Amino acid sequence: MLKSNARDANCESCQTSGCFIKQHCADKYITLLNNLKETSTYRKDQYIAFEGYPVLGLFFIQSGKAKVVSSGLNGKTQVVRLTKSGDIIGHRGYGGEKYPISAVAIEESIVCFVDNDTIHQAFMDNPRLTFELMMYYSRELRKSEAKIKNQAQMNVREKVADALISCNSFFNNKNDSSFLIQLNRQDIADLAGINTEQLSRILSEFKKDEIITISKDGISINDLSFFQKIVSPFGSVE
Amino acid sequence: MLKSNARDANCESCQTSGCFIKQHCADKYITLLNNLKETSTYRKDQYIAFEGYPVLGLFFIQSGKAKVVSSGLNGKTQVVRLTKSGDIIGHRGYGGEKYPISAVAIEESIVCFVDNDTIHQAFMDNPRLTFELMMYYSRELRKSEAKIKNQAQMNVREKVADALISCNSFFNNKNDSSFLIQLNRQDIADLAGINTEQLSRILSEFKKDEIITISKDGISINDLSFFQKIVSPFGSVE
DNA sequence: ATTCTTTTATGATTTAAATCATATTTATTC
DNA sequence: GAATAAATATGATTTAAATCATAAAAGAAT
Repeated sequence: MLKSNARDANCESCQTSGCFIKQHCADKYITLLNNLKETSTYRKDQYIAFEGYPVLGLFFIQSGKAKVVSSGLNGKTQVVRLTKSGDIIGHRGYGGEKYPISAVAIEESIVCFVDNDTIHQAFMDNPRLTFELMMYYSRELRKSEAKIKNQAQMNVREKVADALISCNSFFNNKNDSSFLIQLNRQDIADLAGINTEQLSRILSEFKKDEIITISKDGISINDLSFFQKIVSPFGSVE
Repeated sequence: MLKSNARDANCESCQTSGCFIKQHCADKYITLLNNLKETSTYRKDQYIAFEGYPVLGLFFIQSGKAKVVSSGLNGKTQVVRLTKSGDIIGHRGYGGEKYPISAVAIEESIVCFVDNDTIHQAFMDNPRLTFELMMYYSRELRKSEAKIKNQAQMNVREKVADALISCNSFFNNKNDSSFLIQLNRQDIADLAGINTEQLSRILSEFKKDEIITISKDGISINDLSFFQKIVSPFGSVE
């Protein structure tokens, strides 16, 4: 596992609002985990978890953002999902022996690692933690199953619209119109499940219609509802 | 929710080995849930859960098999996964308000239903149940994320091979070579994420090469390793 | 600034897969 | 059993998307 300068952030003073440990463990447990966890900082494009490597524990993203990628046969890469502060990486492998996916930081990120034995004990002693994590996986599974359908049925234009909606809800936490997508074309294409040439074409089309603005700093979405109409013209079920 | 003749199977005498409730709840809880659950029998092609309908609780498959399907825009259907005895349906919707998917029996099936409040209480009182369910969702999520990549990157031949491998591990529990796939071409195509014409073509090709045998009773797989080579020529990570 | 490199965009061509059309097989009904 | 309907298979054609090729733009290095 590639790690850069290890940090020893303190759980008690940690301000990551979405942290499952902090939210759902007893205080004395947080103190305990604080000593057992390892906190590391990853620079952009550094690997947090590596596909095919043994699963040693669970990663909690304290701050920053990462992409979860899965490599295909012919050198292709699929961005399976995007993760950020409060999200968890690596648990899919739990029970299995090796990570089926890799996780790569897309900006400088601080990540806490808790080894298998410790997290297992934490689950046993903190039912609320287990419950919330179960709900988390349940939600992720919903999203994942929706994406299976999208990959199977959508055309490239719909896939791009869907990927941009995902980017919006991921990057645009303040819900302002001037946020920028911090991914390059290759990553957006891998997220949409298409190639970069097709992505460029579709983006140019959206740009011409002024649905998005492309500057050298990135892409910003002007009209999100336009994309929502593309992916579910009759309104969503959810 | 469409239900046929309600049955009142008894948890104490139930022989479903994979049942999460039976395996991971305290005995007194099993007695309690036995009274609160509703057990129904669904005939082939009957709906167990219906996409877009409110989530009222959780379905546990006691016996039988079901397909979990998601409907697309243009009348297309995606078979998201296959479920059988011991599996759970409906929990993706928990937290959300409506089922994002439907579940349809593919053979006569007995299904136990536990309402939201009851199952929530069961989670609170049986940490082991919650933990095992978390692990279950974690495994399902792994499979689901693998399928996202497959849908995005595989060609039709690979998709068919992948679907047949799934069918084998789903239907062929005794690991004999003479098992039959109990799905029609439309369902296999929806599982593979392709259309029936393409499926027929690929199946004919496999039949010609004697990888599979097609009779009027169904499809049987003669050489599973052939398919495994197609989907991961260099051996799997798992 | 100028060159070199990388990223992004776009046009031309090829290819795989969907669609359309029809035939064949299997199942159902009378 | 024959007749009808449904499911499956296969050929012909169209279409969407991938690939190939090249250009334009942006960033880095000198």
